[in-house]
Amino acid sequence: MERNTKQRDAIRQVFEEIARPLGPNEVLEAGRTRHAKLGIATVYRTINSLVDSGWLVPVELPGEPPRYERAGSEHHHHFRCRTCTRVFEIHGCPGELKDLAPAGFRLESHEVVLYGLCARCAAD
Amino acid sequence: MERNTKQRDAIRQVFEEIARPLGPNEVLEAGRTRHAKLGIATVYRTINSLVDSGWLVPVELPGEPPRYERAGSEHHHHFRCRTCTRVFEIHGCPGELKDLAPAGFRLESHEVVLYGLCARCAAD
DNA sequence: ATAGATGCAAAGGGTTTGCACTTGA
DNA sequence: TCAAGTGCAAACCCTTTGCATCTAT
Repeated sequence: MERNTKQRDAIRQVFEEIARPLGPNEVLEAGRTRHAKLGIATVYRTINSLVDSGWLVPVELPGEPPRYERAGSEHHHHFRCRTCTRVFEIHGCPGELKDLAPAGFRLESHEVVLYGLCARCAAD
Repeated sequence: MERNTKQRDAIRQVFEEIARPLGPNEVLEAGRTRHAKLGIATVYRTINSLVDSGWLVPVELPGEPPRYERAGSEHHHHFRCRTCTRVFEIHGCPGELKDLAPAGFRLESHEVVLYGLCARCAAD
């Protein structure tokens, strides 16, 4: 990320304006409204360098390719809408997970993913 | 799954004897101790048909290819050892997740994944 | 001017599929 | 016997990489 190119500006803008985890293809499509010649390889390369620099963090959900979101929010989890497949950040955390680990196991971290309908899809 | 072949017997035995979620490659290696000529395509085909028939269920963890485990256990979650990468079934469930979904969202299901060290790796 | 960035197309890794051969019933 | 099942290799999909070209500085 040494130079400021139009492609990188477009990609950063996408993440700033669409405040939820995005996959490479979503970034490509949204980015093309800002810079029509954006290519998928540049999207991947830019996402990877934004992750390396700490500006993005990967959001991995079970059974799906990674999405990415802006770094900086505190510990949180995600909600995936099974209708529109969009993913949203949720706040709060169940806590109290230590009891679930078997005896002798050392618990270090956890993931929680909620599934259902987002407000828009639930409104139908 | 209409015929009983040596390959399918070997694969079913692997799942019956190793009681934790297994990926296709683990199944291939363990299966070859029972039937040396087992091929990876057969492992994939057999796993898929065992899933279709309800004998196996996929276990998807964030950022990893699917593993499979025998169907039939009640609602549960998984623990992944970050040292040996093996995955274990855990019992219990945090419950009380409804409050985490944003207003207007409809919660239908959830996943919880714990990470840390299994008993064997924690014993070092 | 020139090293970094881009776009295309080819290469990679894991999974699936086409096809000729093998095998269970 | 003979259709279902297998193994191999090619095809696939998504992601990464090589290379010639372009561009920010």
